[in-house]
Amino acid sequence: MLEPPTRAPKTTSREVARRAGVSQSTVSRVFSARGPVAGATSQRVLHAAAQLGYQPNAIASSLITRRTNMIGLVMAEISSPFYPYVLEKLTQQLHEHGKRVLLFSTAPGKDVDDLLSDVLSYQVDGLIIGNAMLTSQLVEICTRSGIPLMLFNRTAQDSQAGAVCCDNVGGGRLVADLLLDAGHTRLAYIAGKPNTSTNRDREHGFATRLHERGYTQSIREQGAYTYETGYAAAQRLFARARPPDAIFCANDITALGALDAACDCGVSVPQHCSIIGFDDIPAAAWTSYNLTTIRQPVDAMVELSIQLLLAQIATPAHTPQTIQVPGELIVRRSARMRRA
Amino acid sequence: MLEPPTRAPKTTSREVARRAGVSQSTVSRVFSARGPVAGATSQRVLHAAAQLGYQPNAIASSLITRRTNMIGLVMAEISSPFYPYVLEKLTQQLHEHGKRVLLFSTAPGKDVDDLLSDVLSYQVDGLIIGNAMLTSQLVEICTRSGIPLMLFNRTAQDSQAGAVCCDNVGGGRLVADLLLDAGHTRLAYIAGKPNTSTNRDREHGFATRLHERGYTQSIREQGAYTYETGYAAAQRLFARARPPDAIFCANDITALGALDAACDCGVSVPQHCSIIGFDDIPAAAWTSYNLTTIRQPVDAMVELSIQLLLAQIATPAHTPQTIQVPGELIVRRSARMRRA
DNA sequence: AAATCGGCTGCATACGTATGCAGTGATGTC
DNA sequence: GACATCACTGCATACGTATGCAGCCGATTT
Repeated sequence: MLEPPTRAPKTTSREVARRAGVSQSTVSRVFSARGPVAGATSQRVLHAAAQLGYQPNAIASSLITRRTNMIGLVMAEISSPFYPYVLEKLTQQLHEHGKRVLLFSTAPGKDVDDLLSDVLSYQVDGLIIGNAMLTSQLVEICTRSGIPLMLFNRTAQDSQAGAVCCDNVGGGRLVADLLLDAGHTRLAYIAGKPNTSTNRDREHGFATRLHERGYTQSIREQGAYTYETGYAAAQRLFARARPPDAIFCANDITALGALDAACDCGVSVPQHCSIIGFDDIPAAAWTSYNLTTIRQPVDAMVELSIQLLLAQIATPAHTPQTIQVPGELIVRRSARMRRA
Repeated sequence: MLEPPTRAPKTTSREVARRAGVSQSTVSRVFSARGPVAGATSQRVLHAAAQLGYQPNAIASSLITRRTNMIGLVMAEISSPFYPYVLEKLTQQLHEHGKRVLLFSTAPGKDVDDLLSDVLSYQVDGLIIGNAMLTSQLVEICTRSGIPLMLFNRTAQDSQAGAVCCDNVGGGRLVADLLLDAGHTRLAYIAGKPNTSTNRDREHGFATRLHERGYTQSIREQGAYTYETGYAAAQRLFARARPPDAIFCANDITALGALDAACDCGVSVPQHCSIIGFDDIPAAAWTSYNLTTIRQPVDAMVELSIQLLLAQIATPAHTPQTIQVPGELIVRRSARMRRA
């Protein structure tokens, strides 16, 4: 058995107290800013602390306050283009609210449950689930543990979890109207991963609106929210006897693949085929793509998520809400517009 | 003053102990797998724990073992295209080694120092700094605190910090050879952010090799590791009286901007101008770009970082190393090759 | 002048787990 | 049969901080 490694001994509040000639309680009060401390005393303590290089121990503090100020953040496929910015924004905003981020990344295909006990053992104050698969069991466990749970970009099947997401149904409807108004007649949808609420909602909004306007012939190809699957799905579409003249893609990265497939198949965009995405990732604005898309208001979604989560942490009894934020149509050049 | 929120009371090892008819020590030994426990006893404890929904409290455990199993990860500009995958990989690999990730994102322009006290207060077992600005003061504080420090994709000015990075100098030299061998005569470099070791090294390798081969006329434009700055810098280059016939960009995202600028300026690639990047981000392989680039071996770099960090944690006395990994030339179609 | 009050401080204890030490019983050895 | 050895368990304490309570003192009130 190895010796435990010899770490540099951390200075404790007790040592600071001794040096400053006060009690440990007073040091605690100075650093946690609770309770009254006389100005002179405070100065002495801070001076002694600076000399000793004292850092309050957040772990010890957490143990007794039952607050870690850590938020568990579980995401799958962080490197999928929409999420890095979400992650960055969430991290920074949470930090401004005094919360730290304990990050978990689920392996592809795995759901959150395997990680859950790890997350919970760290006594996080709350939990945000990004685009990770979750089961209803997870929600139940969190509810039982009294840990506020927040779904980002997911709708909640269970009312025990808060949720913030873009109005994906509405976004799908917007796209349906745009394409029909522009006079397109052979519409196609390239789907995202099955069993994701975003794909379900976007497709549902799109299909429903088409149906409402009497259009029932929409084609469908399966994708999986990646460039490669988008490219392949579009290739299949363009190889048809009657290729589509408009494609709605489940997200932007899929649409970028479709755009490149169009280029390689000799289909000019938007003259022969309009292509529309969803998200408005940075690459959508690049001049090679110029993708018309529905922008998710990420900043607003992040702020709402944090507000809701913090509210739940402050008053656990409060029933969590589900909030939808409308998407915004960003017109670029990959889709024909209605003749004015 | 508000009441502290009423959290669901967590079950403790003591309650499990009572229910199983053993002491708290035994419960601890069962869950931490230290010390011998009889099979039957272990079963009783696990059974009682399951009934009560017991989760060991990692915070309490950390306090006494002086090990949090958390690694602080500080990054700037997470959403810059190269880093999301790094972050994902680091998180997953660390998790497999039983370490959790406490994530910090520095605001643009700020250096790490502001976050440092936060990070340290959580008693992280080690610290990985990504593409964040750091000062030598930071290294000193970590050294004094005995916290192993690891730089990712940065070279260490100070030998007290470990570091893993791609051989950026070598990569720059590779590009210089490639462009001269292909017969280019008007070479340009679009720089990344000043004061970053990656930019310094890539530029230095490039310029040095050019000089060694007798070429001294290289042009330079300033960029900042973004699409927009790459686009603008390339525009300036193409507007010159004698525009370059080859551009080496400090990273891929800059090169994508340059490629789009070439397109918009009517410069055909690679016939009139070769463009080369660095990193090999996913978009470099997209058919719209087909970017020739130097691939950073991210997986290997991540694994090395973790190995070095864990080694330092295990034996703090050990002097940390700096490791360089060679980059790999990925030939696509954005650069002319040597006539065979 | 006595009584009241409020600001400030220290004492003691608690948070939930890990671990050194000692004690128990059982087994093996001579 | 005495003794050592071993596996197993409980007792007590420690990790570093937060906080209720009581005590102190100076200032204000009556």
